[in-house]
Amino acid sequence: MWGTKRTMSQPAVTYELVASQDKARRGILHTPHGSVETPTFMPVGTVGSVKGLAPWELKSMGAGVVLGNTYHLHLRPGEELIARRGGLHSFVAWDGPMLTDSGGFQVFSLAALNQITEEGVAFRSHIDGSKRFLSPEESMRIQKALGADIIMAFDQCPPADAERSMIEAAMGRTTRWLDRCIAALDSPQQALFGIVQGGIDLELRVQHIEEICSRDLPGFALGGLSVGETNEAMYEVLEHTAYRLPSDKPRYLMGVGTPRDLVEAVAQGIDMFDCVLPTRNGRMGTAMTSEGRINIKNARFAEDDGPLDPECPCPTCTTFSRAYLRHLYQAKEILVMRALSEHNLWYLMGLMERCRTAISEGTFDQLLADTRARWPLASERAQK
RNA sequence: GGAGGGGUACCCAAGCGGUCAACGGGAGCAGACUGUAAAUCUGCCGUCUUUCGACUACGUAGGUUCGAGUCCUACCCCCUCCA
Repeated sequence: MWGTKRTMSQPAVTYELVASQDKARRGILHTPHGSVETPTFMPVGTVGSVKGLAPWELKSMGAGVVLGNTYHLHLRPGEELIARRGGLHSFVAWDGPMLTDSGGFQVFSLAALNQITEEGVAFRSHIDGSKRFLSPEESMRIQKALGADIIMAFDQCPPADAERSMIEAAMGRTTRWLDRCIAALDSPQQALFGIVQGGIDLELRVQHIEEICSRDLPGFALGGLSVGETNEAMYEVLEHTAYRLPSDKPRYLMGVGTPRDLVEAVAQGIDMFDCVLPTRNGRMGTAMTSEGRINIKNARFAEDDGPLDPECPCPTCTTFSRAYLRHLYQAKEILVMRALSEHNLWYLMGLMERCRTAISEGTFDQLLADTRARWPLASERAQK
């Protein structure tokens, strides 16, 4: 009873700092469904499934938090149906921590299908064309029904090429919507994270951080990045903003990313990431490996008997040859999509683990240098 | 033996006098993918050339025509039906 009471009075999700090196930091994210070591990469399971992978496979690679998406799950199968089955954890058979995105990203990615007003966003369902409406209150209601440990504020995510005036408008709206999310929230076992916008303008970013982080929330995210800007621009934003996020709360960089992006962001003090890249690229035939990016479709792998990544301990790499994986891709066999997706996630899980270890051991700058060498940016490749 | 249909690039296939190096598919080759409308999308795909362009091509050999994958003749193959 005492324990229960104490837990009830604490935020659902807390951050515990374990070690740091310069701005990079190692910690533990405590949630009602278990604790996760950070920095951490969170696989994306938009419609209630990390595409191609079963929960036990995610478990075996050490996945911590898994994502779901408010917009997609609202359209299908509907949050009420999920709630009747005990919530998202129970429905998708993931007993670890979960996070649901608010639908804010769909304001960006489905821009052609929606209309934004102060009240919220009118969507045209991409599934059947029906009219839908998402607002901060509606997003909170849906996310409460889904029951994830971490829920995201409903924000407006403008594209990278948006005009300054539009960025500013999105910032103001995102702040007002955040306050409405806070007001609508009535599930103490869920942790609401605020989202910072501001494009790649450093002043606007800093301004919006001050706005968003003045709210008492258990975690904060940088949104509106990796939406079309250059990597260099994103790094600059991270360098000038990540450290300004509250140090006693988890910092989440949404929608990132590539191995290089992840390590660069860890260097700036980011703790959490999510990205569709490992699974999408896996389905499309590209793999992240210790030798850099590999396109398994390439003819040069037709008779390559070696593993996808010689340094990787994952099931794909310890079981299949490149020649076989390429054959599976050519033959359009679904196994290769699973195998590459699983490998890519293992790669990022391993990368995050190396970050944590390096931070503890004070060797993170070496890892950063190594990552920069292995994963050059397009501009760096062009120079070379 | 008779009647009919057909042979087009790696494969399937359109084409019915010029605008055809030849529509479409497939295969092949390469690229893209960052809070997932994605097992998707883009480019190349006769040879040589970065481009312009040149050359070789529509079963084979002739012919008609200013011009033929497209028309005519012969021949060689394939398929269907009748004997």
